[in-house]
Order: sequence, then C-alpha cells, then structure tokens
Amino acid sequence: MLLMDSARRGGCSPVCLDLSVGLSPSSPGSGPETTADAERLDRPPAGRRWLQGDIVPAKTLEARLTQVSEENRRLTEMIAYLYASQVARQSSPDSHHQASSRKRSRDSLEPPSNSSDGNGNTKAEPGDHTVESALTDEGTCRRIKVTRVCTRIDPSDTTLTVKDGYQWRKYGQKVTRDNPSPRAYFRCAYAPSCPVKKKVQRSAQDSSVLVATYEGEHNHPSPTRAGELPSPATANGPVPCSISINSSGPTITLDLTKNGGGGVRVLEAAEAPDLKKLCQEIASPDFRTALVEQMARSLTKDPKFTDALAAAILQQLPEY
DNA sequence: CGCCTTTGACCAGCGC
DNA sequence: GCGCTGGTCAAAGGCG
Repeated sequence: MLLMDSARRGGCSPVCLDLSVGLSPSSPGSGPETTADAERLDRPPAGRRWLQGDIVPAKTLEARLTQVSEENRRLTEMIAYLYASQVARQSSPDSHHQASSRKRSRDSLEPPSNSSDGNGNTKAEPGDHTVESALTDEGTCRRIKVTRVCTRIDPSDTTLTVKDGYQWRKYGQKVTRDNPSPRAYFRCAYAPSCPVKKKVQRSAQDSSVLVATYEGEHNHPSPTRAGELPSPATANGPVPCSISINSSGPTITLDLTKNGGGGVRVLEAAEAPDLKKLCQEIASPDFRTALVEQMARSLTKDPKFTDALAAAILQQLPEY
C-alpha cells in the first residue's frame, strides 16, 4: 500500500511505503516465473474450492507472494518517479524558498557556531549532514539534517509519542493552522549536549499516521538502539516500513518493532545517496531475507494471522 | 523532592 | 503597524 504523506508543509512530500506485505524471499528460479503461473497455482484442486479450513499448498502461497513482490517492485519504481519529481520541485528557487523561508530567516539571526536559547539547547552542529541549509548572517551555509518519518498508529491513540529508541523531553505543543491535530515539540533528553529536536503531528489526511520530523543528528548512541532487533515477544503487530525523503535524498526507516500500544522503535535509518541505490538495497536478497524473517516472526505471533491470511486468499480466488 | 508534562504567554518572521 | 503563524519559554501541577 502506498501511503502519501500529506506533508506539503515545508515543500517536502515524503513518501511512505508500507512493506508489511509483499516482500518475500522469492529466490530466482523457485516458484512460478510468470503471473500466469501464479494464477494457475492459485486455483484449488479441480472440482472444488479452497475452504477456510484447508491447508493451502505452500506453492500457492509462494505464488501469491511472488505476485505481490512484483507489485512491490512496481511501487518502488513509482517512488523513484515521485522522488524525481520532488527533486525537480525542490530545485525550483520558489518552492525551496517557501519551504524553509521562515526557518532560514529565524536561523539567520543566530551565530553560525553557537546559538543558544539561554539554555544552550540549540547549538549548531558543524559538519551535520546536508539536508536543509540555513543561511547565516555571515552568508555561510549551515547544514541541519531534517528527516521526516511516518508511522502508523492506533487512531484512538491520542499520545503524540513515537518510540524510536531515544529519550525525548516534550517542551511544547501547538495547534497549527493546516492541521486540526496539535503538534508536539520534543528535545532529546540529552540536551543541551544533543541538539536534536523532533516535531510530531498526526497527518491531516490520515489520523492513523503520525508524522515525526527530526532536526539535527544525535551526537550520542541510542539508549536502546545497539544492534537491536525486536524481541518476538514484543513484536506482534503489523510491520510498518516508511521511507522519508528529504532534500538530500531518501531515508528509509524500518519500524519493525511496532507493539500493541502503537509505539515503534526505529530499527535503522540509513541514508541513501540516491533512490536507485536505495531501491537496490531494498531489493537485495540479504535485506529481503532479514525483513521477511522479521515479518514472519512478528506475524506468526498473531493468532489471528493465519485465519486472516486464509480469508484474504479465499477472497482472491475466482468463483466457479 | 525531583523530574516530567501541560499550557498559556511570549517572541520573531512574514504578509498585507 | 498590525495581525497571523510557528516556535519556544516557563510557571504550575502531576506523579513516582
């Protein structure tokens, strides 16, 4: 499912791709080679339909997974197209100005090396990765990494919290003009030594999507981050995977640890120099295998999963 | 008692 | 200059 973030604010429109279905370790040479093959394998034994209680042949499931993988490939190409369009828009002086004029203007009042709010919380971090550049009063270009991440949450969950492995301290909340949901402002709990800030707000279009905007980079390791993979005991929900695009390129964030409370921990945020490379990484066998293994662990923890899967497959079968 | 969240006030930039 | 808006501050209250 392709989920378009409504983040027209800031002139950046991240694209979120929920890869919770469709990625399969379908190795070349195994399984059906064509969609027609897949459709043949979808069919039940002659003269009868699959019933919900039937054990669906593995080849049928594999065929379906291969088919969905093909759909994912097409979606990936679509993202590449959208990203190219986004880059073209951002290269336009007007759009870029509109996207960051306010921030740039405010930042321009701050010294390039150290701008303190009184608590020293907003020190610039020299050498930060380029994402959003801010002109200083000296005409130099300060670079602040800005990453936007979309996360699916329970719509009934009113807490604007994104569990990403870091500890945050909330310092403000504001209702913005273009979104009825309030925006929450967080600072890294390691402030003032860590300059990272985070803004969290529900998507205006889809209240089940939480948009988190990170500004800056952590200068310390995550307290819960080191080599983490979710423990199977806590990963029992759907497996969201979001790709955010900023002005320096896309960032993929795998929220593989979504728990029942709707919170997530960011497993990894890897920057890619360009989307093609990113897509290649996503398509790599190692990535897919790890992802599928993780998904399988998560999904099979849900007792309703097999029932839901059988029902979904049954729904797709042609009527005779 | 200390830490954290909440929330109204305040500040600064921008457009008219 | 004034109003609107986003971002931040800081006092007050809650909680462990």
